[in-house]
Amino acid sequence: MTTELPGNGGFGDPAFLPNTQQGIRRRNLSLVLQAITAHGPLSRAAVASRIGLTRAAVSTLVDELIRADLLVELGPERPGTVGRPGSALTVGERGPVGLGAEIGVDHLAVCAVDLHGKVRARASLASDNRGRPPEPVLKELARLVREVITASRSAGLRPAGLAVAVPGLVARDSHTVVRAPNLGWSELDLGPYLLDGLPLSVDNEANLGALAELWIGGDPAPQDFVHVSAEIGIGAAVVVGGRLLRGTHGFAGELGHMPVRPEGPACPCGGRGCLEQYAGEEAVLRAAGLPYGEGGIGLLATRAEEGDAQVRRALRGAGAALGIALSGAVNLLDPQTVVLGGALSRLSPWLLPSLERELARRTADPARPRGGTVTVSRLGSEGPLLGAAHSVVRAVLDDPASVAGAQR
Amino acid sequence: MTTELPGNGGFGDPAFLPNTQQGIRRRNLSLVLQAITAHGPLSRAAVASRIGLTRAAVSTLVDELIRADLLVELGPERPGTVGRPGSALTVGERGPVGLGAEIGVDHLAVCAVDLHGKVRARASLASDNRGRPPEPVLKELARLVREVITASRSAGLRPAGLAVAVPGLVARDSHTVVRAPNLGWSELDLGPYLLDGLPLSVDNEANLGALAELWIGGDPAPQDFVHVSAEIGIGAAVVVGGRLLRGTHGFAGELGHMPVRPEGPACPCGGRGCLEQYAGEEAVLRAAGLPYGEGGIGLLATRAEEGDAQVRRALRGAGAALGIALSGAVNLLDPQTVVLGGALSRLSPWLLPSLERELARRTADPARPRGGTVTVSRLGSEGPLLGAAHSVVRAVLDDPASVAGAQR
DNA sequence: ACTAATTTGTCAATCGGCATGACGAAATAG
DNA sequence: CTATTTCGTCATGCCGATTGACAAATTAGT
Repeated sequence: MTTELPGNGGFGDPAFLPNTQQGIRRRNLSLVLQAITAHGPLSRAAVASRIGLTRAAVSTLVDELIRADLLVELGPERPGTVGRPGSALTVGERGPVGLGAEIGVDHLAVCAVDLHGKVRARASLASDNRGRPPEPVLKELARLVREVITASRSAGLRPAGLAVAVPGLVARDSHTVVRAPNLGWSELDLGPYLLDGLPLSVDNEANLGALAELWIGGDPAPQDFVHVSAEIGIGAAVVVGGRLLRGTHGFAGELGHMPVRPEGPACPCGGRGCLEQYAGEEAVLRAAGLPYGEGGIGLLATRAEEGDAQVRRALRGAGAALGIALSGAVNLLDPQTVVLGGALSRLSPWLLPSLERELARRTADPARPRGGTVTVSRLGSEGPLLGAAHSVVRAVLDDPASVAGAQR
Repeated sequence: MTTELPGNGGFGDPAFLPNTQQGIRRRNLSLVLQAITAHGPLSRAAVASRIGLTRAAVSTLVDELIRADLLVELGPERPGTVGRPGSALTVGERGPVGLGAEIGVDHLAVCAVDLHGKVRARASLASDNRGRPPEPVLKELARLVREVITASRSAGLRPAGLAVAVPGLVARDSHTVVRAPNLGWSELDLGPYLLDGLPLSVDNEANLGALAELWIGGDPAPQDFVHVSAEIGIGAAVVVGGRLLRGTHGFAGELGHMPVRPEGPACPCGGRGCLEQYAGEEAVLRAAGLPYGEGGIGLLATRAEEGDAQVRRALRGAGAALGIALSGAVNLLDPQTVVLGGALSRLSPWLLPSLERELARRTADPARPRGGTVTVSRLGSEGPLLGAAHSVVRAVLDDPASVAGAQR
């Protein structure tokens, strides 16, 4: 039995810390650490004014974080201004790392990310996991995890937890995959395979991809956006105020069944003319005249890059349907931006024009001049893996005391 | 110049309190007060275990709140269990009240609500404000406000702030109405008319109606819902995790331009076949064979109640369109419930059946068994006014120290 | 009825942790 | 070279939560 990741370990609200003396201390440790990770190297004085504490108080907090290998002193800053220069602090390169793992339909991958957000170790393996029984897959994954753990340890890093991205539905706050249609798995508890004494969390890959966008996607990273990916169905993760919206039952983000043409073809969901009927993988492949089956999206991208007119036309149509569906989401949520992530980022050259046209047309209320921008993720298909690793890093940032205590 | 309402005065995030000693104290005062308002009369011990502090600490906090007239001691609780019975605490009836005001197209209203959530004083005035110049309207409103203030004062209550609900767009964190089409107002600062030394806030009536639903709408009140009203256009306020989603530009909640039939009639917004073309006031009146103009929705309700077949058919059609549009929102957000508020609650008997049918049909994914419920607001057209008053009450609950200091 | 057990509210003492004010150190400005 | 500014640290103080004990008020058990 292992403890769950503390704080915002990728799941739900940050742990409720009571306003007791220890709680305050822990929160202040977190504030100091987060200020420094978010806003580059900072002096103690700069941190103090930023989080509203005194320099003296910050000094003791910093001391504690340095002792825990979470911060390092870089030495005096470039002067530039009057007064004694501060001593720059930054997150250590020798502290904890977050482990992220991804179970894809055609590959397995594991990586370790430090507090800087840098990938410090990685391992991956191509393997067709469609319909394969879970046991051998998870044993291979466990092997990769151990590989990355030993690599990290020999570099002086301490793995602080493992988060796994899965192409399917995951029960909240559990290690159980409820349903992963592309893998053919259901009701599977990953705990027994991956719990090596490390805190474990399991989450949907679209969610983790969106969180990656939130944490490392841009500079500055948007805090309110709709992240569209097309891993299973057409998923749209909604991030509001820097928090992922998961929904009451954990099913939020289903864009695939947005009504696009209410009298259109029937959809397995029970509705008619859902987006999935126009922009789903199967529908697009059919419109492109390509076979449905292995490597669908990759094939689409290759053909489109080669200049195949029918494929490009199919993608334009999918983009228009996406634009219609997204206009509803944009009008409802007024996000800062819409991000095309995952495999969609590779298809974006052909999707974007029609998508943006439809979206702009339908969100052009003159009284509500929105910035209506659509951006393409830099992370691409790496998003879920990086998001998983970063979710562990965030847990450390949210409660540094927990790992500091574990180390001592 | 007056200070803005502190904390979550109806706007944005609660004020950032640094984790300094005073900040902690203020947060703890708020925690105690909120625990007691939210969960009925509680003993000090019950509060302590609920918020994670010790009984001794809670005792001093309670003393302070009692001195500030925010809490009163009810005396010993009914025993029922072993051990010494606690002394029940509840919010006082003699403390601060929140003032809410509403500027409707055909009336003005003001009320005072105490920490219990009870309306303690009210005043209203029928007046057709469509296209009337703002000055006389606001002078009348100011008179009503003064009336309610004196009534409150003579009952031993201290008004702690005034919030105004307006049928239009309001600039964030300001007193300025950007655009109120039904009134014919634009770029109007309400501050000069209503600032009597009381903290003032101004907000859109649909937002305040949704917040009312969140704060006093049910037992227990839902924390994640979509609140649909039809005051101006078709507004859908989204509440996520107990917080109103306002959007990057403050324009969130536009449901009227959800695509219902992408090839349908052109909409002034630039799109085609938007919900407003099927369920907007004008469209429904036309389908019902009624004139567009004064008292539209009221007329619809009356005729429907009388059994007018064409009106009922029109409402069924509008309900179906609403259901289609809402299915998109429900699939995207996975809310606990959809609430029909404002004028829609009166029309609900004829809207609901077709609405629920379309909504259920399109959110019936067997892998995602949602509770997909639609409820009708109990508050009806009172929502915005009560929400306004409650937003002031919430500001007090969020930072009791502010009013306690003001009183001393 | 009496005792034991349990829970509450309060008090005095303690302690954790931030604030305060002063200091030396390290830079710039003149 | 001095005055000024800012930084980091230290000793001290103080606020406020914790601790432990106690009387009070109830139930449970004999």
